[in-house]
Amino acid sequence: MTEIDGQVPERFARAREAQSVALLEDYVEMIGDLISELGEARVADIAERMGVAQPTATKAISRLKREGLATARPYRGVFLTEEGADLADRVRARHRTVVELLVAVGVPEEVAELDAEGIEHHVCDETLAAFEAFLKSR
Amino acid sequence: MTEIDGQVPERFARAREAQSVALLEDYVEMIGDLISELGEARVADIAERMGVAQPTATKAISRLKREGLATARPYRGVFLTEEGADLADRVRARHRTVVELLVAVGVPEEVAELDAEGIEHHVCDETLAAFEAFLKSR
DNA sequence: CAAGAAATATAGCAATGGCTATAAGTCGAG
DNA sequence: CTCGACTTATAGCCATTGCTATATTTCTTG
Ligand SMILES: [Mn+2]
Ligand SMILES: [Mn+2]
Ligand SMILES: [Mn+2]
Ligand SMILES: [Mn+2]
Repeated sequence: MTEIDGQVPERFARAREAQSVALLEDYVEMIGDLISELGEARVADIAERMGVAQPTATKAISRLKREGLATARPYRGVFLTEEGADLADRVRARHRTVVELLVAVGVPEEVAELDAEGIEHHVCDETLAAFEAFLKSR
Repeated sequence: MTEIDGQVPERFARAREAQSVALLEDYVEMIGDLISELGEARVADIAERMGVAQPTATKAISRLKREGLATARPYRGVFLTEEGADLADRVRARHRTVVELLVAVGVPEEVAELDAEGIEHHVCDETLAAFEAFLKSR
């Protein structure tokens, strides 16, 4: 009990915090992808790729704007701020590393891709560094 | 685009589903722990260990009851159904495996414990099996 | 260039998971 | 046995993230 009080609640709090950021991370990464692929990110495309209804995407974009990660011209497109673009790049790189790590320990490619979508948001910088070191040293 | 449409939305939907189950998993695992350690699981202890306010724990317990994972005698304790106890056991084992896997690839013990709390919920059976195989074959 | 079609925004609902404040039940000390 | 302290339940608030229905804007086409 002595070692539990404080540590376990802290652990759960960290997981909750990671979760609240996860949605932002997935949206900025995907908006970045759309801009790269199509030259712009339209709400309809964002919603389709996220697998949600269009108003749900619009609402998420509002949060991105509020948090300084994106801007939008009504009835036009969505754009990433510098901060948003930086985050997108980091998230994309982390996603790849997580998939590679999973594959490296024997997870089938397609399964790794599925699980990584959730796992990635809970991989802290230190863990990410360990993953990269492990991948290099094989 | 051809390979993206359908696959990516599916991936995000899976991560969302995993997330909606995560809270249930953490509660049943922890209630099982409390019953083992203290002989009973009281709302106050559950709330303290989860790091949330007591009414938040009470509300979560309502959901556990609704989903058939727990029962409760008002003003007494919380108990796991057979289904809840089974889930708790599986979740506890998976948690340990995830921590071990992280440590095995070079993540420091304490960091592994922190990240595992979130990661575990996104590790599917197939990935878990791969983790176990990797750990055995070292 | 005017409809009509398509895209986007807005309104409003529900469930979830936080919180504080307070009511109600339990239990132990005197 | 009762009363005060502790525990638990309940009420009611807020934010988030889904949804459908509908209004509004933009775009395209005849
Ligand atoms: Mn993701
Ligand atoms: Mn991702
Ligand atoms: Mn967990
Ligand atoms: Mn756990």
